[in-house]
Amino acid sequence: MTRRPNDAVTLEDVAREAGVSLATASRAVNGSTRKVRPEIRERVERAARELRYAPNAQAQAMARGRTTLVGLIVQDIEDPYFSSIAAGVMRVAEANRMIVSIASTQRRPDKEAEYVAALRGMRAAAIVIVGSRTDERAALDRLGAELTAFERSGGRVALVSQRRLPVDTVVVANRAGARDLAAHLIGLGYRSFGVLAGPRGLLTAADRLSGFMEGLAGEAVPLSPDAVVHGEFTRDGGHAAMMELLGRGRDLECVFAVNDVMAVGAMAALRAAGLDRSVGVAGFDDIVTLRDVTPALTTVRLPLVEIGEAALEMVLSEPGDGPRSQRVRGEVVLRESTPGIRPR
Amino acid sequence: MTRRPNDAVTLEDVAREAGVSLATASRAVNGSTRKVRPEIRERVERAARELRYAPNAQAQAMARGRTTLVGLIVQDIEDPYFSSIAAGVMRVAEANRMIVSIASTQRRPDKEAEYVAALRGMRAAAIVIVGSRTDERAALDRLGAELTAFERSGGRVALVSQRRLPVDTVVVANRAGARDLAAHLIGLGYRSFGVLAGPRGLLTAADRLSGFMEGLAGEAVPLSPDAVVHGEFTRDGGHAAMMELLGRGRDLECVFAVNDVMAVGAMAALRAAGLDRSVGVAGFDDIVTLRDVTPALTTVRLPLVEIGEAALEMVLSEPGDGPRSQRVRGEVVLRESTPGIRPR
DNA sequence: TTGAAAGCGCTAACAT
DNA sequence: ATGTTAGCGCTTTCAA
Repeated sequence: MTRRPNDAVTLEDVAREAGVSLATASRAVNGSTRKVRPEIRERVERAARELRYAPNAQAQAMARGRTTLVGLIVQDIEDPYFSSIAAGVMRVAEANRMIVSIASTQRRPDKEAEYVAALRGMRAAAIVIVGSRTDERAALDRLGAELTAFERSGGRVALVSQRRLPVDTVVVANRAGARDLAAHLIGLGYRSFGVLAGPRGLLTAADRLSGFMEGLAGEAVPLSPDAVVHGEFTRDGGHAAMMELLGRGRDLECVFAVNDVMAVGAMAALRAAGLDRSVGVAGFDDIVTLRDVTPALTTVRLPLVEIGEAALEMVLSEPGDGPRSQRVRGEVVLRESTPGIRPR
Repeated sequence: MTRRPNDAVTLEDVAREAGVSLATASRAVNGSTRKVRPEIRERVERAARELRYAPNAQAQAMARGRTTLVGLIVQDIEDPYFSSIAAGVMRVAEANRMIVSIASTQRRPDKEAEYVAALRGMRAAAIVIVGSRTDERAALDRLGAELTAFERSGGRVALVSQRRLPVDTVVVANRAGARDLAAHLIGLGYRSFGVLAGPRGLLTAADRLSGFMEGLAGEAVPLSPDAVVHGEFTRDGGHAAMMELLGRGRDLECVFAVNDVMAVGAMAALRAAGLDRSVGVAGFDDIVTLRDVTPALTTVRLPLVEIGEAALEMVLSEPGDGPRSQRVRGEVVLRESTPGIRPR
């Protein structure tokens, strides 16, 4: 945690070693294109190499007034949804020779603003926030204020979510995806559904729920409020919600879990109850690691890595006049977990 | 990517607003404990709040000669093995109010040294490297040299792997875990094994393979070289290796894949071949997201989050006289994927 | 207790 | 083409 500020090779050491001025050394090592005689340049480069010189990024940042740092804020890096998006962000960052700094909010909305403040202090060039989906007014306001301050100081911001704040956004078509899914499931013959709806107040979950309900309504398939159970956005949350739903003694043909991770928990619960073959299960996201569960999970595929890439690309591109948004649609993937019901 | 260096509230703005000197403002806002009159302190704090002042971390780092940044180098953040360890690192970082910057090497060993150099430039306080498991001499040497330079400039380093370099290390007992696993499988009655061995040159994989072989040898169970197939450390790698193994026409009772992700690919291949019920499958890691595959996977559980925590804790603690190491053992978990064979 | 001023390592005018 | 030097925003002696 502490470090001795002594040693650490500086540009001055390099300049001295190469027998040139500080400015020349700077130009040769970090500066713009040729303005320095090749032989000198080489001498400096050799000195730098020999001394294992690494430019002090803080000093460069101060002098240049700009950073090479990208901040990424996710809810939980251990959740494959976020780690895939993070992979996309990191890929683009690397291509642009930028460093990415990740913060995990552990699903606590108030943490987001805190991290933005920290990144603002670090003079990050850009911030990407994934999953700012709360409906807590206070947290959202504070986040908005921090983001404004960040942008005012020259930083750029992109959100991955629905549009909630006036900044660049990659909008995930959760509602449309869930709507399509509902239509497909009805096409398979299912008529009586249950929904494992994720936590209240999480907008991603809410959008998927309401999209699914719209889809059902569009085909005049009823959904009793009693058939909707809220739960954590995790495997265990899905398991618990499924148990609760089963406990309500409803006649179920198919269950929609608002994400794959919950769906897997639900499948485990159904299996334990001996119902895994009689009740269909569908999820959302198409998490890569979960593509091999059996029966294979019907879901809505989201191009998560591409979403991450798109977010950082948007934020690194020339700013638009106002906040822009880019819409990403999901694609329904039918698999064995919803074999369908023969028309009776 | 570019940013206007203008605006952005500075400490000077705060000082002016509060009508005090720069030094006083510094002491009041960021400095050590009380040395400033309460009423003044409050005035400064209020000014800071109103202006939404966020201290420039680069400037602080320069002035203080030390950073609050932790670098984390992993092979692939999308792989749950790494994202779980990352979660552990981030948890400890947050507890110590440190920022973590993640780099993904995409499994290219030469990238590691490059990232260390970058982190050295950023004057990171500490670096944690997970999965530096190559046996490429050149890459390892270059990494060692970079790490030495980093430590010389006051940084601290921890590795998660076996001891390869003279730095603090969290040693994962891959060999012992695989050995235990072999013994357990033999206890279940299996006698003819296949191994999906991961890429050549990846030491984690090599250790698990040799540990497993030791375990078999200990019980005098033979393993033909022909029954060992190398493949990528991924789901598809496991799938391909399993296909290859099946193609060799051996009589298999049980397959050990050197990690869970490969094991899942192998199970898919077996299922497609109609052999999923006749051939046992075991993995390694006990990846959380994979705990619900069916049949449930026999594996060696590794406390991944704790490993990440341990690594950062070690590196943030007072340095020892020399490189320290902390050993983490895995625990065999038998599940349905290896039902065993009745003694004949 | 508070203020003035000297750096921290580097870049970018401005001179030469 | 190269060198000199004034900052970048902050911390921290050293004086007052």
